[in-house]
Amino acid sequence: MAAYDQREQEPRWQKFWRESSVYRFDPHSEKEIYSIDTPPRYTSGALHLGHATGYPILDFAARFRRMKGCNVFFPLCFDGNGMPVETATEKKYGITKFSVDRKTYLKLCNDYANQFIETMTRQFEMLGMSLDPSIYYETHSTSYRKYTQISFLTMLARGLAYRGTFPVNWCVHCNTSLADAEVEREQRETELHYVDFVLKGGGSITIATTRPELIGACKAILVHPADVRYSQAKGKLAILPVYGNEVRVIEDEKVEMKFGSGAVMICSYGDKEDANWILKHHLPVTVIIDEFGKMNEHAGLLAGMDAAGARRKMLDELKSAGRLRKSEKIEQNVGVCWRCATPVEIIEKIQWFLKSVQFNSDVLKSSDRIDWYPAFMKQRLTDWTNSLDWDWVVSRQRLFATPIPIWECRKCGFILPAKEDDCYLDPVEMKAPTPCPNDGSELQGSTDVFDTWMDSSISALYNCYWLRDEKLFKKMFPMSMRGQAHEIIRTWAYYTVLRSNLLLDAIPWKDIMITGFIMAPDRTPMHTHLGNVIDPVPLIEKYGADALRYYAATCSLGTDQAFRERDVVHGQRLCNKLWNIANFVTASSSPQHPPSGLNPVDSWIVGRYNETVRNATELMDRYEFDKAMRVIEQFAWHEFADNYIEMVKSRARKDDKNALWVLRETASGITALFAPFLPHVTEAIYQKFFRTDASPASIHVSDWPGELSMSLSSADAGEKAAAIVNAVRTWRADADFRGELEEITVISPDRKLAECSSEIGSALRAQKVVFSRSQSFERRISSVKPNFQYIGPKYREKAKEITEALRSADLSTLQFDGAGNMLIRWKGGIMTVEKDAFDVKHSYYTEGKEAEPVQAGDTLLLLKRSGEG
RNA sequence: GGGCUCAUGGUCUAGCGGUUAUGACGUCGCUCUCACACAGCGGAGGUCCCCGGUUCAAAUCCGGGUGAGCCCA
Repeated sequence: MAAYDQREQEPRWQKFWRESSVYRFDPHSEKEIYSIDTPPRYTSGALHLGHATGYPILDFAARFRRMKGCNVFFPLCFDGNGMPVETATEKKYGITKFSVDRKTYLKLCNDYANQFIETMTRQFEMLGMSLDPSIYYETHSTSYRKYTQISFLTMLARGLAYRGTFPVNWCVHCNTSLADAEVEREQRETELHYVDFVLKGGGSITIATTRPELIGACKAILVHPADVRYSQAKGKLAILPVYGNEVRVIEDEKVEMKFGSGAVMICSYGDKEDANWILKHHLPVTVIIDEFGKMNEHAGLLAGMDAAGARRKMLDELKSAGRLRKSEKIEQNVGVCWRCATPVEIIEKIQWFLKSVQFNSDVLKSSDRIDWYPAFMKQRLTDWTNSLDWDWVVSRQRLFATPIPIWECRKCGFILPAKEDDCYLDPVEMKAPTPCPNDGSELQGSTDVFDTWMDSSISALYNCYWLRDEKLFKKMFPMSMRGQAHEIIRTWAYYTVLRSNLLLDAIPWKDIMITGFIMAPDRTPMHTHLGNVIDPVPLIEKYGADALRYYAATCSLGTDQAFRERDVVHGQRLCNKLWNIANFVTASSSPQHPPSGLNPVDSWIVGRYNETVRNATELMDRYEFDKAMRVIEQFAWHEFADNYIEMVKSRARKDDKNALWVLRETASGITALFAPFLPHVTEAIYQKFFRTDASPASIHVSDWPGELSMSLSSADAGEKAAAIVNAVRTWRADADFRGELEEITVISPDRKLAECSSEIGSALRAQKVVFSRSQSFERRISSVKPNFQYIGPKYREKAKEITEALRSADLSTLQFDGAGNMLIRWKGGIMTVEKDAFDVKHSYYTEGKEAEPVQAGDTLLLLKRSGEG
């Protein structure tokens, strides 16, 4: 029998599944729906190891529920909106948003986003994903964007969206506003400069700043109320160096006295903290940096320079004026653009916002109503929500995303929202239906687009046919489960919960399952620039998709994992093992109907199988796939194959109907238990070995295994028999005995053990297995061990004393009373120790010649070697 | 600075109040035994990160360290 060849088998079954549409969602079915809010894959083309493990974990849930009889909704979907596609397109064609016209730019981006979709669909197929192309969507299509626009118009009508001029995060490279969630933190080394400001009326104050080029926008100097160094300066006016304007020295408890000089200048705007302080102290605003990152006319002699140049120039000025006291190197956390890593500026610009801060507590309540897997990941959403103090800025000054469906009057600021019926629409291309009602001038379409999270945060609504099919929507919403990695809890999870709240006052899904990150084998994060990125495609080619999926199944939820190739190797071996098990158990034809009674060994394995089914099902229900895989594999390989099969081989060869039936039923059940994890090999096994004309077309639409209901008699005797086999195997190795055993005498009061003689003999190659309830032998006590489980609760503080007494007792003079309790000499008296408080071990000797006693649990075995002495 | 997670044989890991502390990989020995050498059987290998505390009993609970990773300020 050839080994399982995944290279030949996997593509074959992928083709079969594609052509037979086995994973199709049926909107008309009355079956219970299990719906998954699939992460739409970003259309960048490259499959990385994170995808290759994260998506299969979602697939485990999908396949499990499908086998449990659910009508599974698991859409194939892609996300093409936004800056990564723009950046890649700009790079490919050497363009910017200013260098080509809007139409051309959008066309190039759209083509770029779409060119990988076929490849990526194939990549999903290679992973054995059971995604359904019949419920396909892509976020950058007009049919999806339509609902992004409508959702915005709905919120606008309800007063949940507003336009205004507020400080926002701004990337001067990408030329757009950014939400807090799009600002990443980076450790950078920078210089902290100490600058003297002269105080009006005498004296001076030294402030510490990393951004001296912003002195022209300085609005106040803050010191801590308890800082005695500045008690004289408080309330006085300070004169800005170079510029000569006057600002007040004021107090604020949030100032860190230990940082720098303890005096901080507040500029409009140095960073987000400055913006918050300016709002708090009602300070005026002077914008000094424009949207391209250049200093403007308010910067005086720095006008026209970029921030870095302006800083050098300002430092020169301060130095020659004798105001620069010192400069020191410090480590600083800088907010940078998530896409291009340019430090973020805070500027004021008219933007669209979604009310979100005032709904923080609603988001938290929703989060409580969602079941988190693992539970501790909920904390991430809680922390993020509590940290939000700005509303979500949803407008972007970009191009390739959903256009904001409004027109505005350039003269008076009048805003005309589009009609829902007209969506999808591009207001730049479509003329406003009416002129401005105030002044009659022509309304201009908004050139801004939405933050792309505005699209993806309605995925749950879109999936449930929101506004497309009311009946289905009622039936499907909220979805059953959202699956995603933990780094986008603050974005995708947060925004989805927020928008379901704002639009429907409901939770988007019942469960959320959070996967971890795959790190490089040395536990460092994988990064292209570190050169430690692992490509999953060669792994799939070498070991097979099932093997890689096995690896995915070893990753516990929410926890970051260092990649272990040896687990993939192990996965491949498991596939081969399963293939061989099926091959063996189906070698002889087995009866169709269950036997009426099973012997102890059969009962034992069926009992263990039932237990495994029960445990695995519970674990799968809780998304604990790693644990489920563990119990299934442990049973299949080490109990069923290593023990049971070895024990019933001789019965199987003699066409024992019961053994053949149990072998087949258990093996086919095991195959089904593995099916969600290893879809290819289990399908191959099913089709070749188990499928009959009456069974379903694919194992993946067959039933999840249930327990085999039949009377299991004396399963404990079967378990004892297995223990006997293991004990003799160990003895064989210890005694270095390779020959045949002439006779095994099993001494046990358990009469049922006698029914296991064939199995014991078969597995141990013994000529004869004899059962006896008693035998003449000499028994000596070899050890006495305290039973802590009994002694502890029974004797409490005396436990130590009892233990001591048992340990120090002389084995050759032990005395027992009639009930089996031990009498020990202790501290001059006699102490009675109850028989449950200790375990006695014996050595056994047969009369005449030396016996080979082997203890298997509480069963004693006496072995006779054949031939040699 | 805060939150979360983690620290167990050479490596990775299970267990999370009483176990001879689990398994995998590696290693060593035996076996090409009629499903599988991508296998089977067995062995060796562990101060369960450190210091306190609770308890009759702690790898497991509590407190305090140390170190690592992730998220955030």
